[in-house]
Amino acid sequence: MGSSETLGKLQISIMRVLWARGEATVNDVHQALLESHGLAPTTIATMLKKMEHKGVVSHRTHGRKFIYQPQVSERSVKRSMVAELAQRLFFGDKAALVSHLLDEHEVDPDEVAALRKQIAEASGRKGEQ
Amino acid sequence: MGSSETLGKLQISIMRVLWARGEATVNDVHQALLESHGLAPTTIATMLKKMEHKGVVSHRTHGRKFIYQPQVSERSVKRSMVAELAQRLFFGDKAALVSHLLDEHEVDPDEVAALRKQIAEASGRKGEQ
DNA sequence: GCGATTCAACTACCCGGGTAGTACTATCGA
DNA sequence: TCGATAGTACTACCCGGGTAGTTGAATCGC
Repeated sequence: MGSSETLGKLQISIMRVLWARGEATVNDVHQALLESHGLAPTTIATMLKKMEHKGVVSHRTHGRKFIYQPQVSERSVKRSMVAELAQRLFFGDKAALVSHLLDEHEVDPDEVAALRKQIAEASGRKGEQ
Repeated sequence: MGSSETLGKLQISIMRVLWARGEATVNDVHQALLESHGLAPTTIATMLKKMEHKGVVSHRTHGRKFIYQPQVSERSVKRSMVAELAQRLFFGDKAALVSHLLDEHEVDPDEVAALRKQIAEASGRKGEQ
């Protein structure tokens, strides 16, 4: 846990495919990332194996092909990685991280507010149905 | 560059010593981190060498000892690393990162506001003198 | 002057992300 | 049936963070 949910660049790209589809074969992932990454199929396969060993995905067999599923949620990964960075840079003080974003990255509070509202409404709608 | 200003855990600890003192020998850094890290002196030396190769510190010689200096500011490192994470997790959308912090890490906006005010006042005082 | 101490240099690991070639096998199509 | 294809398994790199032992040289203290 914790640091084990920290994912590399490629790992996140792969997870995004898995999160979007629920499950996918090596080939599915490879196809999905072909345009943007242009990697060999074996690279995806190797990475998925490493990720399974790490516990962030799992697979079942269908015929002789592997169908991978995420074992960690996007939310959880985001939380872990953001917490990790806050730890590294701000001794775990997340308010300091927000302050840094506002002051040093010119993040517009109005934009944040709009985004949050949008998210709240979306999850509200989801909760109602 | 950009990613080259991304520092590991130990590297940040070392940088903090350098940032605080302006410059320091291997031994200074080792002493400073002894309590918290308890590492061998050669570990610090090796790391500093790697960091110099990476361009984040430099050294000059004094007698036969090396005096290291930071070559990147804390501000710059924070900016790089935060931007990197925003890139990885939110496609570079920093407002989304802030939104995530507020909603998923229970960051208190009042606390952030207080912190920012404090920082603004501190830098104001510094600017005046 | 000489032994003890203090440096840096060099070398050597481990680990994990990232990348991929090759080998082997099951299965599909003609 | 048999060759092509599709899949996984295995193996092998590179790189950089992290950790440290050993070695060789300069210098300090007696």
